[in-house]
Amino acid sequence: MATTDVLERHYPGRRAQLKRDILLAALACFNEHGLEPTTIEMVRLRCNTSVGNLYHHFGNKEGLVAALFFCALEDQARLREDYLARAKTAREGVAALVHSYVDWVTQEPELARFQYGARAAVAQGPQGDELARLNRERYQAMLAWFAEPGRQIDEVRHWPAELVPSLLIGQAENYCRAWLSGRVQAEPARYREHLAHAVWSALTGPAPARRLKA
Amino acid sequence: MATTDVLERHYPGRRAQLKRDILLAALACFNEHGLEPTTIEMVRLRCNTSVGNLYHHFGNKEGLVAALFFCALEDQARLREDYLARAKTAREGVAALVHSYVDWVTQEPELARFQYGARAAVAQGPQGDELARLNRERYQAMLAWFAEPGRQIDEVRHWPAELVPSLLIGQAENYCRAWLSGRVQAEPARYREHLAHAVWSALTGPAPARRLKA
Amino acid sequence: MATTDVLERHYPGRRAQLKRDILLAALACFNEHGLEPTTIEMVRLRCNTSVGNLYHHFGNKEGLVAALFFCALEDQARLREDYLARAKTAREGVAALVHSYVDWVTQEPELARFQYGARAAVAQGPQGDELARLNRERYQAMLAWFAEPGRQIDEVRHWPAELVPSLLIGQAENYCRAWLSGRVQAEPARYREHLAHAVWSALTGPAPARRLKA
Amino acid sequence: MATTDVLERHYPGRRAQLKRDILLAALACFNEHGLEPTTIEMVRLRCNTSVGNLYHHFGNKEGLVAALFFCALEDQARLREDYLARAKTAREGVAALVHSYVDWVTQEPELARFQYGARAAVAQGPQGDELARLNRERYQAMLAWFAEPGRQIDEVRHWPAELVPSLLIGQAENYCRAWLSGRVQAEPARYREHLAHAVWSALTGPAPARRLKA
DNA sequence: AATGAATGAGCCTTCATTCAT
DNA sequence: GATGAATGAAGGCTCATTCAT
Repeated sequence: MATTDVLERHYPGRRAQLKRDILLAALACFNEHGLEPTTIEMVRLRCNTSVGNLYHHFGNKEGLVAALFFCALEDQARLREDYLARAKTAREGVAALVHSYVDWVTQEPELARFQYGARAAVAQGPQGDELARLNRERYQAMLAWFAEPGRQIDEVRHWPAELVPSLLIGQAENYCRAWLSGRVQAEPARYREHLAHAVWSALTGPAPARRLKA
Repeated sequence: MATTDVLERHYPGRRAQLKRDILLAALACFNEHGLEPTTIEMVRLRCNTSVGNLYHHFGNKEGLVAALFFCALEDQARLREDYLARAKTAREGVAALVHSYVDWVTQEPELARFQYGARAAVAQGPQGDELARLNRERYQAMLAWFAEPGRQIDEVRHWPAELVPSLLIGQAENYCRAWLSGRVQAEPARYREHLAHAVWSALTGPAPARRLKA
Repeated sequence: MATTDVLERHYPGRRAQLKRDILLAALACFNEHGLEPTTIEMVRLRCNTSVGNLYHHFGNKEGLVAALFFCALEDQARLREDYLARAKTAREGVAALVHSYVDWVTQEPELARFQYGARAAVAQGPQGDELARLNRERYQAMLAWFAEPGRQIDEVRHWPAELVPSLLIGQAENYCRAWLSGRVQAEPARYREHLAHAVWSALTGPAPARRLKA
Repeated sequence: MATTDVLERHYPGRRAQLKRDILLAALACFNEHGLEPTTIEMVRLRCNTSVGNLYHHFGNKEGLVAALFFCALEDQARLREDYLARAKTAREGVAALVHSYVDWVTQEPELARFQYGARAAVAQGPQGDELARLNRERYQAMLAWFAEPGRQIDEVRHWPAELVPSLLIGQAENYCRAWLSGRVQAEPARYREHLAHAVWSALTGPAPARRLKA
């Protein structure tokens, strides 16, 4: 399972093997039963360790959730930055965002599923501010990328700023959620071109007959 | 609060006042604390009734969730059907879908928030099949609407069938979620035209240079 | 057991029978094992009820301790007030204090033992302020009693105010503790006259050769 | 802090520095949180050592408590013996007992507070017999001191034997407890003369009108 | 219909203690 | 001697649900 690699990147070394085992077990439990219904006992059984050890390493159940969540968040960001680094024009930038999104979910369906389910919990928990900060910083970095000269951003029509992220990622996210919950069959990555194309059309389509206000 | 009206439509009459009070209290609790963390005791306190009464009317906690969920689902469907009934062309149909979605969420933010949080729980519970059936039926009805002659559906390019719902509603949904969680300020309805326009552009944009496979 | 009466005075009626049973069981456990080592399970077993019911009636373990403690405190105060109401002179007042103290401990050894052990816990818990207030009020009432005209309080020499309670009750308390822990055999009430006499001598004894400062 | 000296007297030398550090940390924890609520982890943190080390030196938590308790007991006895060695008459002997008690508590408030709280635990633990033996021996030694010829013990009226210790030390103890729990301000030593005088009056006061029985 | 006392399985968490390194 | 990861029994408490009144 590729999740192993993600965890090894965040908790490297032989000493951390147990930490990784615990996280892997927790991930499976959270996805199978849901966040709240998962008990420490379930996780413990799955990775053959003791309750005390689990608490020794992660403090409490919330700590386990947070550790997994930030692993996923980092990994997702890493792929996005990779893709964006290779893009040149605005269009390629948009495609990088869409492609990295669907590719990551396709590569890491377990982490992705967990992330959708855990976001609300983490946002309210003690790490909520940390999460908000990361999101803000990364969004700024993305805006900065598109603001660089020579990226032909002028092809894109003007949209209300707070609407833009939804236009960019909404369709891909919706399809990914549908895939993860089994409502559709094809892997998100299968439609990466369609989705990127649709977004570009949405962003650059002809001006509406009546000007849109706001 | 508009939610009162929605509930009155599903549980009409003076005899059902208590049922409506309970549902209103439950909705508030679920949204404030989450589904699992909400206890029967919290709901009971909020509507000043007894535990026994609560069970008398809704069977159990799951029953409370399901009752609220189907209320929301029905109301959302009602608005969509209203809007669709007034549309004539495919373009107007697409707009009807997008507009009804954002308008409903704007009108019923509490129900919408609840619906996002409860969907997974209901889908797995004993009413899961009922929910799947409703979704299927309504999706078929929508397809049938677009298949009617004279809708000029040929303006829309061909897309993989399982991708279409995501293209239609993904952006609106993403913005609605962002609004409900406070990440953006403007009401979804404010951007109803932008979103409908974006979707239409996405669906009808120029063919890609290289043909998209699948 | 006389403790039954004390509890019935504070939780009267047939409906409260269970409450009284629980408190009786808790008292026995706390005295046998100590406050901390006593588990809810021990109490539960001893009074044949369920954990839930225990929490239903007393909120938590601390609530159980507080309920017992204030029962004891009230009962002790009641006896003191009775005795004091019958006293006329200062000397009789002092005897009333000493006698009520040793008589109550002799009548209610279980409650007394518990009270010695639980005072610190209650004083720090959420009911600490309530306890401090009660103590203050009762001390003021006692001072007021001795300040009434015609009590011949002038027979008593002047002592530093904060020392007085210790002079009055210290010897009796020490003997009571010794009795409750089995270090002495005779019931405190057996020495009620000795103790009252000793205290009166202490308070009124001849002035020291060198004047005491402060 | 003077407690350092007490510990150095019982665990002398540079090799025992760690032992003393641990005991000092434990004392602080026990007094701040109570015996049971104090965890090994708290003590460990406070003296910057490892769990293993703590167990290496004291065996277990109970061992830590006992070590501290007997330190305190010894030190208190040492002072009492010093004072008694300098006394000549029965009156001076009584004063020596009272003075040594209040002076020690005033010098070592932390150890005294701990001693009050830990006595019950030690008495029940495996060192309970040892404690009972020490108490008995010291009580006999004290009686022997007063039985020495030329001490004019005949000034003291006859009291029931088991009442005597309470008469001697009760008032001082009560004041010391009040001071340690913050209910009074002045240091016990401040009232050493008052307390000794009161005890002497109590012991030697005029015979009661009606003879006291028993 | 309405009430709320009673139930008890099960959860999260703590913590004294052990032991391999 | 020193370290701290690992253990697991046990505790306080919650909460959905039932049922006699």
